[in-house]
Amino acid sequence: MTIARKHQPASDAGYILDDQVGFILRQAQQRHTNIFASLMIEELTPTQWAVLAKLKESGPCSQNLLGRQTAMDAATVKGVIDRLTKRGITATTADPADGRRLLVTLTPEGAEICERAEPMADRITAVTLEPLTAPERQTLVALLRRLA
Amino acid sequence: MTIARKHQPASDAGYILDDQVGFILRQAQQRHTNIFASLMIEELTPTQWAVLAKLKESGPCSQNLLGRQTAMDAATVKGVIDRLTKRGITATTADPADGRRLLVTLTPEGAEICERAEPMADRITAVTLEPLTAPERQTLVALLRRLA
DNA sequence: GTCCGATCATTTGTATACAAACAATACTCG
DNA sequence: CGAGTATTGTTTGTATACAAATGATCGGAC
Repeated sequence: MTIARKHQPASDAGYILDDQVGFILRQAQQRHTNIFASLMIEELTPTQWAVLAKLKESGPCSQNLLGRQTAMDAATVKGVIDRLTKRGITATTADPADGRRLLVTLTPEGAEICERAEPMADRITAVTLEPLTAPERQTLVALLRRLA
Repeated sequence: MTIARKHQPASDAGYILDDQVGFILRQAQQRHTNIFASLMIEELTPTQWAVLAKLKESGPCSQNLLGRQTAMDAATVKGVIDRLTKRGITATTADPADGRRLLVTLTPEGAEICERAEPMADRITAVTLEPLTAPERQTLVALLRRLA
């Protein structure tokens, strides 16, 4: 597969950045982030929405576990929760059963925002996949999931 | 397609974070970034390598154009070039033909690093796509490209 | 030849991301 | 019980990412 190649500009083009999965992956995500920012309410970012969606889906949660469920580093999730809490969307309380844990919950305002955000989240997914046909969408998601 | 509330199974499960393209996309990229960091030489990051690969591919370039060719914001590319230049991998000179432009070039050390990095970059792409069969890889890249 | 819009680079501010080091707490096993 | 280990949360530092504002320069229209 790997062809050792020196300076031969003619036929074998060597490493072409635009053909590499990583590069294409980054651009696909950039497009998704743009779509997200243009459609989501309350200036919620993709990661912030991931936290809210997971809290709504699974209920209150320790900060670290929440990070694991939303594919975030412990340091990253702390920043996200800090910002959401400062805005009154989430709240944190010490876990009485475990002195290390910080229980993260949705505030009533957070729950209300969640309700309004969910239709937008559906639409963001739809717009992101819009360039593809229905079967192509299923294929892409299935293949992507095997890379995740 | 405007409303994605069509063919749901009997139980309306609502919004499931783990089924959304954006979330899966982010995780796929995280995995790729991990693979990249573990295999690449000289502590080069994916974006830094993108700049080097493009400079090698197309030759010296203005900073903004380089950003466009590597899918980076002007502010982002400035940071990347600043760090590469501080390490002696790239160099910048004022464009004599256009007082606004900053010409970015590979230094000899940068070119040498580039040579050594390219096989690793190939390997990173291979390892990233390893979970898929050859036809699946082509399909994924083709579909992803239509989302980029 | 000048003015005006476009381009280029920079700066500031916010938000992920993650490594690494740390303190506090929980747990397990001897 | 007690020691060692694991987990949780925090902090620091580095590196993308991008919006928005700014100043410098270029190009074209007139």
